[in-house]
Amino acid sequence: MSDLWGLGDDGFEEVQRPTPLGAGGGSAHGAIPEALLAGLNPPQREAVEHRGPALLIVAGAGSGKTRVLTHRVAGLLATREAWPSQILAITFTNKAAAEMRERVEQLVGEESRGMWIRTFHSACVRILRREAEEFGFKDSFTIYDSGDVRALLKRLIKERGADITGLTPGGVAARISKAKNELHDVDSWARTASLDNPLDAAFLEIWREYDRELRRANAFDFDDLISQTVFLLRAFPRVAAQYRKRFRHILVDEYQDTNAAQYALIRELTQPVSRGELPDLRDDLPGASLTVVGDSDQSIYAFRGADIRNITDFERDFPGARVIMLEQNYRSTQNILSAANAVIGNNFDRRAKNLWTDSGDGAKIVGFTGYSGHDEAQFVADEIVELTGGGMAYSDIAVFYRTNAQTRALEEVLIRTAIPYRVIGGTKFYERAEIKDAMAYLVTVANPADALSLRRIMNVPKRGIGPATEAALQAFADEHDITLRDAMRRVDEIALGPKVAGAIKDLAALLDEFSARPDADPGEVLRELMSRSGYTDQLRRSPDPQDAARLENVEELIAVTREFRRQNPGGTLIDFLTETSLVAAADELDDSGGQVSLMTLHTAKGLEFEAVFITGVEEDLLPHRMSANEPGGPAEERRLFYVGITRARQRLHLSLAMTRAQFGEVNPAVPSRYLEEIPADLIDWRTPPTTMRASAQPRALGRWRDEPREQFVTGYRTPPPLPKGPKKEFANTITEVRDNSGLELAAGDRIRHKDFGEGTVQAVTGLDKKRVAEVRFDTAGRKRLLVKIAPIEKL
DNA sequence: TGTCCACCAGTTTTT
DNA sequence: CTGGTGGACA
Repeated sequence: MSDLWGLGDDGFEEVQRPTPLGAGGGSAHGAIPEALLAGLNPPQREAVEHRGPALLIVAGAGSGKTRVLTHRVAGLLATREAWPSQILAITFTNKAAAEMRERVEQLVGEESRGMWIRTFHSACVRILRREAEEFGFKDSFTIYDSGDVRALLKRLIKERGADITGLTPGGVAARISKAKNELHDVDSWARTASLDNPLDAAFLEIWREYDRELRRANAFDFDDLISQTVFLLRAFPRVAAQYRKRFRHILVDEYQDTNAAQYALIRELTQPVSRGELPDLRDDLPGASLTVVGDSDQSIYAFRGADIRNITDFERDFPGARVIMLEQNYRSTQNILSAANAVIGNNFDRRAKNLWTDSGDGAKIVGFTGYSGHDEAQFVADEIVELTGGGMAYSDIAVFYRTNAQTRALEEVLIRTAIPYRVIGGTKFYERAEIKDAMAYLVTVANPADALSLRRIMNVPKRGIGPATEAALQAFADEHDITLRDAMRRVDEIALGPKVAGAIKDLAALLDEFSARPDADPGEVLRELMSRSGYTDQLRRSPDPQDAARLENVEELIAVTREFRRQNPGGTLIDFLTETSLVAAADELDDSGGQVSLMTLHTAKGLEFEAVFITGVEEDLLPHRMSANEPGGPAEERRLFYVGITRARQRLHLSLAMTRAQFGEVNPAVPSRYLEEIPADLIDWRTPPTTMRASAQPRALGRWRDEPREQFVTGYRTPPPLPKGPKKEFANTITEVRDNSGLELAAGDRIRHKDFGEGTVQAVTGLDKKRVAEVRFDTAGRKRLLVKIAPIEKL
């Protein structure tokens, strides 16, 4: 997908070509080739063939919506109803966009070039860059991620002493984000707020200052990308008319996740264009035809402003809309679907929908209750060994959890068991300090107005430019109404020591040198910046072994920029920065690499796996404690569980623990209310949740204590005895210095394991650091152990 | 200015 | 248990 970012060749000029047909044409075009319709079921086929102003495809999980969407686009192209450049397809992730483009290309080949298949954010960036000059921005603007936003807010809050009022960067960021997603700006919000409230007044002031800083830095935050595009289209009718005329067919994926700003964007783009709005337009043009695909049962982003009413009210919003339901599922077994249907059926207030499949019941859902999170993780690892032993690939297996904190126990056990895995999302590469430093250098070069990035690198590596010096520079900048960067160039006019002044001048000269070459190869720019700034040297000289790893990361980033340039010949620094700002967790997932995928339930949406583990199915985790107070919280959490269940094709595992460790404290855990909602006969409990923990019963869950459901009684078996020996030290077992690489092991050897007790080695495979022992323990069963780090001794 | 240490608070999901 | 912050000292 080399043109994912649409560098060049976006076919905008094709607007000038004759328009094949307006939207809602209907019959004048040729028939859709049978090849594009073959193999579709009746509603799918109708969804591909229907023509009209608006179409809502209610696509249940696994009902083939991507197929429908891509065939629909291919149909528009194949019949010449639309030029590629007249199609705008919007997704939420780059991965979804890439997949769609690829599949359309497979269907119609080169024909598909020039389509806009992009995420909301990248489409908006595209429009904003193109029109930047029009409304007073420079097209070199950069994008602040949530870390940048927090850093900036932190400074602003502190500067005004607003921290004592209780305003936190996180809280303010969330409020601003929410407001922007509802298309408020500072002034419109101020009108609705009661400014008698000192907290609101302080918030408003911070927000105003924050926006001003962004403007000065020539930067947008994430929410601005959408809302500013909407404002742009509203404020400049001629610009709006251009895009309305250009995009004749607009398709939106995951429509249930759109927020108010995104909805407004769609509305703007689907307005008709009247004669006279554009000089070369001879006739009135109807609004673009709109196709949206979504499933309100999979709406899990309300916390981010997604408004489920956008999809439930679609028919009212777009008169003449057609609604098509896709309910046949091609992904999962009937057992999995029955569980999913039963769970989601507890959400009232939804359009009834019933997923079904004709592919058979499949295996039962496997349930497990562990003593602790580690015990649960061990179950996951054991099952994975079992599954892969039966021929399943690691990459066909995924483990889901509600919160990122849950990965620790899982990772620890997976490492110990030598199961290759990958954490999707989580602590990301781009969040590491050294990567942020390196990126800040690039941002500073690309966007000299950005003071935030400049501040970050000003004294990294150490140049003797401390807070006092920085403040002096800033004061000079404010006084002369210039940027911080300009102030650095005029350092001679500021009374500073000669050493400091020299350091500042050197840095400014280095940055300016590259700023002057915006089209240079980003990889080269980064390599030179890192070496000439002394950044790499500083890491290389450091005695701290961690710095060696940091150096590697910086080199990895250089490799990434090189790869970017290779994929996008001529791609500029700004292009690279835009790409990296807009990557989402799910984008990291490339199907290559035989690894188990670990991710949050949110990240899992839109993906599918042969075998799925949903862990931590407990109260306070799923549903999460924080959701309890929010309106619609429990229902949204239920949808989240539903999304998780429906990711599984063949095998589904639900697990929980009786105790959960958080902050080093161990707390009792209670089975999730959602477990009760799954019919008992669908689950095969290896170890059922017990009702023995009277102390752990929360008030709201009387049922678990008072009238335990049959499923837990019939499935009941005595849990295995706790491993003996000294109390468990799970935490940090991995980082503990242990190196068994010298240990000779062979089949038949007897060993003792810290947790599992004594056992017999069955086989040893792998080499050196990757040596894996398969051991049959006397009480704990069969386990795989990574010899190098296993807490074992030979007997 | 830089470094070290002790204390503190905050912990959901993320385009 | 983590990361961030602020103070004390070199």
